[in-house]
Amino acid sequence: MPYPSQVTGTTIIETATALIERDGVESLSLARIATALGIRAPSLYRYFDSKSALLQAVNLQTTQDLIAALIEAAASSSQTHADRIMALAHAYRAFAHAHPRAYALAYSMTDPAAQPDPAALAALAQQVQAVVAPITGEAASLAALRGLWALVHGFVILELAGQFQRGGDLTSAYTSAVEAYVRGLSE
Amino acid sequence: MPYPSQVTGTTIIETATALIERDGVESLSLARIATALGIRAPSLYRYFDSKSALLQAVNLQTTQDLIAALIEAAASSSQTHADRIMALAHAYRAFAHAHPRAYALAYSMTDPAAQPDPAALAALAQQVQAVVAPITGEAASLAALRGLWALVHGFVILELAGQFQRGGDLTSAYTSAVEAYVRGLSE
DNA sequence: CGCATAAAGCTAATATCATTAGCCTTGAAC
DNA sequence: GTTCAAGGCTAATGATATTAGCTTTATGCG
Repeated sequence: MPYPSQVTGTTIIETATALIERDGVESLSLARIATALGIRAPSLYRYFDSKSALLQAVNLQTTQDLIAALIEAAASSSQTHADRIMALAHAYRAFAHAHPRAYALAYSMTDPAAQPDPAALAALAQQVQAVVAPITGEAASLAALRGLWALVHGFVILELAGQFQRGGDLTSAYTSAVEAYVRGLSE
Repeated sequence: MPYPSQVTGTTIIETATALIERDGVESLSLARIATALGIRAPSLYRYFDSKSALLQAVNLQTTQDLIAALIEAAASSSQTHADRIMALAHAYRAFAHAHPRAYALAYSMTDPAAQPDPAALAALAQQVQAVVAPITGEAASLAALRGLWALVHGFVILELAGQFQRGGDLTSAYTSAVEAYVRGLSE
């Protein structure tokens, strides 16, 4: 290794994620990331082909962290199937609350070039499908998974975007919504 | 009116929306909007204070169009409450499919300064709440509305973002999800 | 020990943006 | 006909992503 690097792909991703979480994506520039790392903007191109590629890597990392959180939640498995789904749903929401801007960035459509890797997404999906399948049977489980994901993601995104303006207990609204959906599924 | 204007706030919004729908927000610049209108970029500042303000106007228009579509769907009201909810849900999704990028832009968290007007959003919410209330009763209707909105929005956004990669009939998955949720609500 | 090398940083330059300042044109009102 | 303000314009600024090409330096080989 000639010339010891002051930086790695990983540290760049971490720094970028931290800046996104602190200041929002809008104000994220390569110059800012570089400054935070003690280098200059063009040096970042040694590690990523473009800003899009960097953001894609950030989103991939976010997805992997989310998967890890869900796997952990699934491990401390509760009794009934419904309980297990609820535990997953709350773990999902907790993750989004812990990393709101990173989460929103990864799952907003804006820049297709920055979307997280499809393979990682598939892994995420399978985590959940395994928990839904016992309720619906294998055949309907893909559709059931999609509905659950839609409900959970939609709630979390609308919540993070501040679209639930009219007060009320959002945690209990979330819980009831997931309960209602699961109840409706198992009928 | 000294000097007849070649352009109005409305034509700017329409042009911007069309460009967004055609090329995506990423490539939308004031210069491009201006060129499409036969004027130069700085002239746009006669009509909007900033690009953010213009995007906010675009998003407001999108929200109003969505509300109009939902009102129309509610007018051709079906028999049962569940049918009416389903009609609304399909109208919502059809709107998002007809204007995918505009819809995604209006309801992604990215730039808070560009979010549609809260008052318009409240009007949107009330449209739907009126249809949900008969099923849940007034007390639970706000939470029920939020769950339904989350489910519908989440499904549509994930779909538009291309996150449902594994094939299958998305329309029927959507229908089953809404059915399941409504079934679960009314219990 | 000295030297070549390639990696990892750098500076400088370009094109594109949003935005601002200030000028010019023109139609309407008196 | 003169005024005037709206609606357009050009020119300039500062930020941005990106590219080209230079400089530095640890390492490995002689």
